[in-house]
Amino acid sequence: MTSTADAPRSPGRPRSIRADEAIIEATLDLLAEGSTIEALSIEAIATRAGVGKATIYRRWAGKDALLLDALRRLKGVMAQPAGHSVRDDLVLLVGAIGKNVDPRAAKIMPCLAPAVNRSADQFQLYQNIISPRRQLMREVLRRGIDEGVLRADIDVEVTMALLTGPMLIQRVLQWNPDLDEQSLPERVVDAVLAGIQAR
Amino acid sequence: MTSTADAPRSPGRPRSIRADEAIIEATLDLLAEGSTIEALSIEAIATRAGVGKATIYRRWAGKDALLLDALRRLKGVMAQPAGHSVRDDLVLLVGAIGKNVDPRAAKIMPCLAPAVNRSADQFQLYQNIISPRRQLMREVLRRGIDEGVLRADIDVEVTMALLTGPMLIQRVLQWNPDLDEQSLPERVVDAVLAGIQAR
DNA sequence: GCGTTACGAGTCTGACCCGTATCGTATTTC
DNA sequence: GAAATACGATACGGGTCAGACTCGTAACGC
Repeated sequence: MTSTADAPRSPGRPRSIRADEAIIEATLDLLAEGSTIEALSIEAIATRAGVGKATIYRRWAGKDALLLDALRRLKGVMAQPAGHSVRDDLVLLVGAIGKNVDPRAAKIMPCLAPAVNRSADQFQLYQNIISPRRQLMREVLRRGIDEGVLRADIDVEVTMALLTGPMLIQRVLQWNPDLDEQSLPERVVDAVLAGIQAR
Repeated sequence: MTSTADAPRSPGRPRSIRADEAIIEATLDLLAEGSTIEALSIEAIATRAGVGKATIYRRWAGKDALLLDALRRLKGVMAQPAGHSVRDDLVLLVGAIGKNVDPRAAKIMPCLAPAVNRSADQFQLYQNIISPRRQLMREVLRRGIDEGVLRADIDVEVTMALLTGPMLIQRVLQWNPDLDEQSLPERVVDAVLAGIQAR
C-alpha cells in the first residue's frame, strides 16, 4: 500500500479515501461473485468501483499488488476462545475455519488454492493468515494437555490437521454434500476427542 | 466425447486416434505445468499437441467439454484395500488420497477447487470421481464395526471426513509446511483410532 | 479413380484486456 | 489566484484468444 504514509505535507488535491475503499470493495465483490483471480481485470474493477483505471494504477503497481491488499483486508479478526472448556474452545475454533467476519471470504477462499501452489508470494500470504490461527489452536491443545483433559502423548500438529482438515474440505470443496456443515464442528471435535476404536 | 461411437460406417478418412491422445495429453501436460484452467487456451493445446485448432473443435464443443474428458482420463484406478487389518486398509486408503496413478494429478487438483464451486458440471465430475472412493472407505469402516474393531456408535460419515480432510488439505493446500506428508497417513489413522482424550 | 472426410497449418474478425496518455474538472496549499 | 495534484472518462497501441474459415494434402469406401 502506498497511500496514507506519514506524508510531511503534499500540495494538490489529496487522494480520495472513498476511491481506495471502492476499489478494494469492488475487487472483493467481483471475486465473491465468482470471478477467478486471473479472470479479474483491472478494467472490470474500475467499472465496478465507478473509478477511472488511472486511479487504480496511481495506487497499485498492478493486479497482484491490488489483490494482496484486498485479501489482507479480508482476513478479519480471529475468533477468541473463552478459555473455560477445552472442548468448547476447540468447537469454536473449528467452527471459525473458513468463516471469516466477511461473508465473501468463504466464496473467495477456493480461488486461492491454485495460487497458493504456484506463487511463493501467495503461499506466504496464505501462511501469514493461517499460522496465527494454528497457533491459537495449538495453545488450546497444550492447555488441554496441561490440564490433563488431553493425553500427554498426542501429536499436537497432527491433531490440528485432524480438527482443521474436515472443516476445510467441507467448506472449500463441499467434499461430501451429505454432511451437515452446521453441526460439523461439534461432531468433529467430539469424534477426535473420543477416537473411534473399540475399547 | 463424440468419437468412437458405435458408428454404423462412415465414408472418408477416419479420425486419428493419435490426435485424440495427443490433445488430451497436451491438455493434462499444460495443466500439470502450472497453467490454470482458464489460462489454458485451445490455441496452446493445439500447438503443444502438434495439431490444428480445427482438429480440436471437430471433436469438442469448447474448452469445457475438452477439460471434462481430459480430467475423466485422470482419475485412474482406485486403491484396493487388502481386507486383513482395518487399520492397514485405512492407512492405504488415506495414503492414496490425492495420489493418483497419474503423477500429474497432484499438480492439477488444486486448480479444480475454484471450478468445483462455480460450475455444477465440474462439481458433479468431482463427486463422480470421489464418491466411489468414499464408498470404499465407508465399507472398511463398516467392516471394522462388524468385526468389533471399531465402536458401533461412531458417525461413519464424520469419520471419513476426519480421515480424508487432513490428507487433502496437506496435499492440496500445503496447509502446514511442517507436517511430514509421507508419514501422515499412518499418524492420522492412528490418531483417529485412539482419540486424544485422556482416559 | 472418385467422393468423402480428416489432417496440419494458417488466416481473419471480433472480443477483451493491459498499461499509458490525455481530456476537462475538482480540490488542496501557498 | 496560481501551482500542483487528484478525479472520472476515454482513447490509444499492443497483445491474446475464440471460433469460423481456407488451404493443399492424406486416408478411407466404393
